[in-house]
Amino acid sequence: MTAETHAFSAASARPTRVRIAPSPTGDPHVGTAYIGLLNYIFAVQRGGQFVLRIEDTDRTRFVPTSEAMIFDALRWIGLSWNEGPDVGGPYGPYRQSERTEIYREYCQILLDNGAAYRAFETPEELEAERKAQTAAKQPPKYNGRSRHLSQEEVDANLAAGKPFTIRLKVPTEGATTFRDELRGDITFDHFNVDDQVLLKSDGFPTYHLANVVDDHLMHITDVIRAEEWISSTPKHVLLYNAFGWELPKFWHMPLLRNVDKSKISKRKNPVSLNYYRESGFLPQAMLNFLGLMGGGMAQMTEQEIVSSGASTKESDIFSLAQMLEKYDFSRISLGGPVFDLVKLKWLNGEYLRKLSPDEFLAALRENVFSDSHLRAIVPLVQTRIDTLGGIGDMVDFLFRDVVTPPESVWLPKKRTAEETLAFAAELLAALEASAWEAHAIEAEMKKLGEAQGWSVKENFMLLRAILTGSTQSPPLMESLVVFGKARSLDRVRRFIETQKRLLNQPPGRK
RNA sequence: GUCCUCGUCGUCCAGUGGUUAGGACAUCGCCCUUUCACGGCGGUAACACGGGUUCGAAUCCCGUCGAGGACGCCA
Repeated sequence: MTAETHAFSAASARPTRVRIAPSPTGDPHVGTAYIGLLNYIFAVQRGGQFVLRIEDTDRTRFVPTSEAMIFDALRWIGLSWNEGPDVGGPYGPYRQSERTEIYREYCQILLDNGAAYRAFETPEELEAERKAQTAAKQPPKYNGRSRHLSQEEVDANLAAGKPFTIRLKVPTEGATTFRDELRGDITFDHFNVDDQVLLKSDGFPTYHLANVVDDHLMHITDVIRAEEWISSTPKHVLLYNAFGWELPKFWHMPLLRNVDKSKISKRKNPVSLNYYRESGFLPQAMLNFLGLMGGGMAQMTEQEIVSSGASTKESDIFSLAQMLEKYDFSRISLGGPVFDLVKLKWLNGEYLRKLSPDEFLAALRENVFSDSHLRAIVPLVQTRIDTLGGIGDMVDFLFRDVVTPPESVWLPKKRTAEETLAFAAELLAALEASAWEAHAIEAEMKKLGEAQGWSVKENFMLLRAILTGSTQSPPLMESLVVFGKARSLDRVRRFIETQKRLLNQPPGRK
């Protein structure tokens, strides 16, 4: 199967063009880096082009600072792109929010040729229906009522100014089959494919429409994305067909997993690249680790190891350059790999040990002991220590991988563990939504405390305990800012998850 | 509930009809060492299960079970 795959690729007349399409909804995600790396390798290996496109069509989840962080993080791990919002290119703009006119035009084509229709249900109606279906153990599905509206009814709704969406008219009969380059043919019966919303009532497209239109207009030949997209691929294929466009090849990569095998998520695993950067992981270690996920790198044979003089474990250690040379997409294994922090740390340690002392020093000065970081720490400690050496005691929490406050430290006297954890969860959400600046954080925290009936003292002390592991520390807000948002949030998440686990254990096992 | 995908040590990968099922991380033991780490040596540990096909199945086919994903006016 895989040999054929390559024959097909070679026969393709179009020059290879691939893309990643991150959504600026928060911190740069390890999954984005993973898929980005794969696309990058794919493009370079075939002398093709790698496009970065920003999919910012959901204005409710849009985070203004996110885009720059994504660029920065991807460059940090060593990726670059031929076209994108920041570098330009012949098929721009590369931000979907700047292409809304294009989507509207193409939507009109679909309306005109009968491949789509206007739907007038409100989100509330749809939600209620979904709830009822789920409760009745039925698969949630759009009932297609608007699909059967007469032209007069549609006109009347329009004249009445009713908001509407545009939905894809999926055939009621038959099935769509597409080829996944890693899995072979996959078939979906149309009965199981919903009439997807293509254009939202706010005039913005959904992923499905924007993605297909852009991939076509940007001449994307190979869509390399995560496995979670498999079940929406028939919708995409139907769209390509409705437009009469040539299909790209689809490569669905296995999903990165938490330790419990679920799709990798921030609740169970640090997923922000910022977290890894701030914690002092080296980009080459992160890249190497991602390259290990999915098995596209051929392991060195015993003979190769011997002849290269490498030690056996070095079959797991390789650079981007080596990946470009040896990575083989036909070797990818389809089981979802667990993102194992333990192995990542080992790898990072290997890279640290390989540095010369001067390089190591330089790495320290770029990260944990950078001037900017130390400068930020100065006001936290200067008035609180009487020898310079005291700095270690004062801000040790900034340099620890984990802090584990005992219950006597974090649990307020008048609170139960349950309600404290519930509050911590609220706190996490508030922090997550907050700008990372002392006054903003303080305001958010106070607002939450008032709403939940937590005194400022209880409130702040809890977070202090979680962040520093102690009831005594430099000022909380400033400490949070210096420690960084990604790491602070992760510390809170880890605290909540750990304590929840302990709580659910049978008594006596604590 | 419906559909789709996946299934080799605890974890990441080798293995494509005939192997004592291999390597790495983790773990355990020993060595090195004032300690710790690094390093070296060795050990424990897997083909989900049941049927076929075959002289012979981890490898091919079917079923079962298990895991995951999707089912949003999110991406």
